[in-house]
Amino acid sequence: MKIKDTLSNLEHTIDISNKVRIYLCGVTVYDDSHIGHARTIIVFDVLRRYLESQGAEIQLVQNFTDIDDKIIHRANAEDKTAAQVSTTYIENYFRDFDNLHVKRATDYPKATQHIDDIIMFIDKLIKQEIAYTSENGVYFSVSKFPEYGKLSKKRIDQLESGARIRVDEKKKDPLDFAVWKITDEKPTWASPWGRGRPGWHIECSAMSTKYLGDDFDIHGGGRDLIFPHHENEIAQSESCTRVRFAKTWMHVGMVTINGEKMAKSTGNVKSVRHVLDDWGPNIIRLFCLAGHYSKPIDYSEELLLENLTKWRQVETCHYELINADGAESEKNDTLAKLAREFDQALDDDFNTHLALSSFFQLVKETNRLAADEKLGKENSQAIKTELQRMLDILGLVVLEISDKQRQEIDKLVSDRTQSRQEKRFKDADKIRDELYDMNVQLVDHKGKTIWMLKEPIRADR
RNA sequence: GGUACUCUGGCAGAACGGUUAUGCGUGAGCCUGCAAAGCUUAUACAAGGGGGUUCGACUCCCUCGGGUACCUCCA
Repeated sequence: MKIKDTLSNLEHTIDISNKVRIYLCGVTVYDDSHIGHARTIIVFDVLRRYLESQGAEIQLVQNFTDIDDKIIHRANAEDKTAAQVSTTYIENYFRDFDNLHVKRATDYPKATQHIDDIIMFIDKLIKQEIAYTSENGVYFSVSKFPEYGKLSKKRIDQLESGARIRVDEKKKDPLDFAVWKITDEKPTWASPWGRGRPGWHIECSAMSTKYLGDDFDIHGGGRDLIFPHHENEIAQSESCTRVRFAKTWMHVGMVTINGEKMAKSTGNVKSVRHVLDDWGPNIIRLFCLAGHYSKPIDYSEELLLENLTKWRQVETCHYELINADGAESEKNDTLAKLAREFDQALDDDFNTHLALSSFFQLVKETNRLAADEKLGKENSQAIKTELQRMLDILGLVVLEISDKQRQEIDKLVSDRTQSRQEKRFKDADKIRDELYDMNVQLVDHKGKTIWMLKEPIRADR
């Protein structure tokens, strides 16, 4: 598989013969996650599922930033401790992302549980004179890392002209950034330089190295992290270890609303919980995978609605396959071709849009065979296997049905069929309405009626 | 101001130096007791503007313009 690396702008081949080590910058837990977070995390979830389907072993590490100014502010505002705030939003994170069918990462390290590692890391930087102490903290000296700016393609002199210099900070250079902040504001931890807390970027340097080694395969996150976060991580890690930090950098485009970045400051945030209530996990996942991961994607009801239509087709396909008993169509190689195209699309810089187009072609083709009464048992078994493989990679899940529900529905459906045969159409339609209210869609074929249990989507009218 | 990305049909959105992308939508039809769902078929012949390279460019180069992001916390 090839991924376009942000740093070199070249396509890198991901070696899956050894364990693939991935570090994903997760969220700062001071509030509920929004759909922008969801996109990044879903992209990496599908990436991971795809690589696993190709036989790769994956180690996916995703951090929680559980100490920072915003968390402290929220804690103060709500008269809680920072730990209470972060714990709450970590719980909410798992609630939301489990509901989105995101597979759990291998590890979810937290900054506050790696203070020792962070201190050791800073200590190394100081010993090498790459970081220096001042009265209010420890700073990384950007001038000691000549390659600073290589990820974000910025030049130090250009940055300096635009840099904001805070009066209260005792930096040698305005570009220097804090790796340790000395402060009395709780919570604080003891360090050789005084009580305080770590800077933001240092946790990812310390934790990624600890969990994945000095040099790992993929480092990812949202595009907005390229500068300064990932730039600073590179500076810290490469200064410290003297080896290349991550082999491949992969950045996910922003979710926008009316073309503007979704952000707390502009108030155009759609929380995962809220969107999940209206649309459910499958439609959100389809929406997040609709464009190339590196490009922005605009959130709109219209686009979600389009994906609802598509999802209904997938559900139809699923039930047509279950009920397949038509004449066997002659063998053709469409199935193998679409499966191959699906994989090729993902192989080529993770082109989920193209992969989805193969996926939907398979769905359409199957529904067409069903409509022509040409979907036989043997054929449908092969399609079912392939369709399920794709669904698993995409993390899409058709609504499960219990035996009790099934019996209940079967009963009503056969009552309706009886009524129709006796031309008691009013009775038949009454049952149909009843089923409709149970989210059961009837599909009247020529000789038989099949039904499907649709995922209830609140936004569906 | 600097840097990066981006500009494709009503909408979403790819690939590719020469082939219908695909999907949604829309029109018509099939099926049906009527619907729904599904299917069939038609429809977009598109490439921000202007130059250039080429036998041929949406695809490469130049230029002008629009948009977004980052340059401060940010997925």
